[in-house]
Amino acid sequence: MSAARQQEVISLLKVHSLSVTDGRKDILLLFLKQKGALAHADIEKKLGDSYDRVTIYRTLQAFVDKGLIHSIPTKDNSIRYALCKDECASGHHHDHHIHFVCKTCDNTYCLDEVATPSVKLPKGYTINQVEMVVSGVCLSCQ
Amino acid sequence: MSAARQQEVISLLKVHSLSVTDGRKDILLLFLKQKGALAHADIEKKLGDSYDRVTIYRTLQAFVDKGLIHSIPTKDNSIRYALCKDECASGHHHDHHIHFVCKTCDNTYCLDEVATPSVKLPKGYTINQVEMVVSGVCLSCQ
DNA sequence: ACAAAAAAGCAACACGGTTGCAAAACAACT
DNA sequence: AGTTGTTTTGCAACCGTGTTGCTTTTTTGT
Repeated sequence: MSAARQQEVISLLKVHSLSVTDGRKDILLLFLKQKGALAHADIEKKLGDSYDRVTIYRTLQAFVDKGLIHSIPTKDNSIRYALCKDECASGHHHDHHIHFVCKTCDNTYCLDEVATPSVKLPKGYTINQVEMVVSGVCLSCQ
Repeated sequence: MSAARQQEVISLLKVHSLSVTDGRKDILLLFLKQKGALAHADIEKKLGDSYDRVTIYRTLQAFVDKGLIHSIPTKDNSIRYALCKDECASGHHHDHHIHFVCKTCDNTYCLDEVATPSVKLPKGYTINQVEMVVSGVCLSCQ
């Protein structure tokens, strides 16, 4: 890992008031290197057994709490995470973008350019949050 | 259960080419009585221990396969199911409606009246399916 | 360099869901 | 109705995902 990269990771952690540990650096680095979303299992696989399962879970939880990554709902039941854009404050996520799941490569991408369309509900419903997941075939798999 | 209801349940099963058993009748009845979606756990709770866990899983799977119910993605990871409208053919679901999760009562509803808005993706993406889950406060919880 | 605070590792557990197999129930046909 | 072949059930065991409690190790901040 280049020294610049190293610095980037460390400062990202500090900005989000997370203490800097080896595990957190490695995991954050994975997210920076990867365009798509990552599930716990992906991380465990990529890191080998450098870290305990539980450490990875807790790291992901900490990242979510501090607004560094956000979770993405999936059909299969495992939680996937992706990096937040800068606007996500600590404990206050607002990802108004669409998530795209490729049926071929099974990767999940955040389509930051595409805003979730507004939706009109019948009278009496209060909208709090809208999640939109589109599945199909991604750019690289066409 | 009224005789009419009984007949309705049996014919629904037969129409979807499912053999008629006590478990299937009871579980289907739950869906007919309930407006919201049901998770495996809900069904297990409502039926007591009349049926084995596995039977319930397999029944739900059979219902999904035959186009009687559809699954709904949730944030917490457990799968919820709701009755399909008539248009759902066997093994060929097309639920173009929005799902609404109430933060207060934690129920999930299919808003059949509300179509999922169309979404425009960047060039190169093929859209296959769109899932939209809105969370907030429902009619009865206002 | 040190004390206080936070994170890592470990073991054990909870939950949701699946699989293989034998026993029971169902469907269909005479 | 009785018989037979097929489907479903129940049971036990298993797997994957995620959590909790506790002790040891690492970070942090002075």
